[in-house]
Amino acid sequence: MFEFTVEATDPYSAARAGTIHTPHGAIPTPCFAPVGTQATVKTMTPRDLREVGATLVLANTYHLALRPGAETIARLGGLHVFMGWDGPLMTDSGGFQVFSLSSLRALDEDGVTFRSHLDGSLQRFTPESVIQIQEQLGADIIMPLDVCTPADSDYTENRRALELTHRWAERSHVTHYRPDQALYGIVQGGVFADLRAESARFIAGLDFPGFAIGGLSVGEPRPVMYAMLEATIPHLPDAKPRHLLGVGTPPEFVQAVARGIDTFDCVLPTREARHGAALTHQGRLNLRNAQFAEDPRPIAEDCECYTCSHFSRAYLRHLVKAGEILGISLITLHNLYYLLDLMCKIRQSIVEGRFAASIEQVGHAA
RNA sequence: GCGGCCUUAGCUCAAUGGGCAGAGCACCAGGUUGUGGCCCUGGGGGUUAUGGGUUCAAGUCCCAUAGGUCGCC
Repeated sequence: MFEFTVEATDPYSAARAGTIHTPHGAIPTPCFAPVGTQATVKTMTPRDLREVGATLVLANTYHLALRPGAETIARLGGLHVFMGWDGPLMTDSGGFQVFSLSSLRALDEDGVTFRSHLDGSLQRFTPESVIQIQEQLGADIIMPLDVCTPADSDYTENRRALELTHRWAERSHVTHYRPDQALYGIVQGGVFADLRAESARFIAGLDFPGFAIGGLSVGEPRPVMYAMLEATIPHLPDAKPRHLLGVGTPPEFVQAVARGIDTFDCVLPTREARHGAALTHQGRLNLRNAQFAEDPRPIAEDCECYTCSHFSRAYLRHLVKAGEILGISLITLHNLYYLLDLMCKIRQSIVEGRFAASIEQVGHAA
């Protein structure tokens, strides 16, 4: 079943190292989950994912419900079997996509109506239907439908969204029945500390096995995001895992872990790879740049990933400029290896009681 | 050999009846945080094939040359 154990805590911050046990294996935390929206981390085979050290993968309810459909995936044995990944899986509720991808959407007390970004057809999600879809998909960790406000929303708008999110969380909680799945509660509240605290207290009161923090890293300044974590996390129980949705970058990982976050998911490393950018300790390397045209060095001299041990920046730049799939694939592999390796080091530093020093090392990198 | 049409940015092409030579793509450089490989924002680029002529002013009108293309002996 689902269980979270804490193995070490940092004496100088809220950071902790632990393990989330799921029916499909253990997730050492802190952990970064690569995003596989359409039941695939773009260009990566499950074998690749294992090789770069991924333990948890996030897929998306919205996309999979529209195509190929949850019933289809259920008939084919569930998401794990369907995509060939037998490790832990998390599905996002689709709340975010309804608000970010769909051009037309109408919100009411019972749910949300929107147009499919695929064929324009009218679709309907309710808290209950989203839980039902995710039970058909069968991920180990699932998310309730929530209301995401635009970045420029004011206090009143955020309060209304938050209260609706809370009512939907209650409905999701009573609807969910599969005992082998952990349904997390999602905290919202925009950039308002009192709303964040109120949301955290309310959601924590519903006895979810884990919690997610949403609506951050949507354009607000980083100090604001950190302040929102500080307003939220003290109200969540220490004994349960906390996931930060949609984040992010190495310094954000360190800062969020220091405030008590256990898991992350983010499209950035894989998306940046598709745009020709490689992540390194020295910052982002835009491999499209002409300066790499005849650079024989790997992306990073000290990186032990398959890409860095076999290919030059010049070759990768050529692949990117030529629009070759392999370029995307090799850079994605490196970016994931880099972030997952970084997360291992963060975990190790917590276990060994020297996490404070790693804040110095990574906290200011790109 | 004769006649028509064409030649403008790296590429494909615009530019009222002479009035500051532009676009798309490419190139160069930024951006991208619960994923459309998309997209967005800037930037550098020209002796308008070559040589003459007319005009206050020529990518535009006239002559010659070169290259391309189509048609006809």
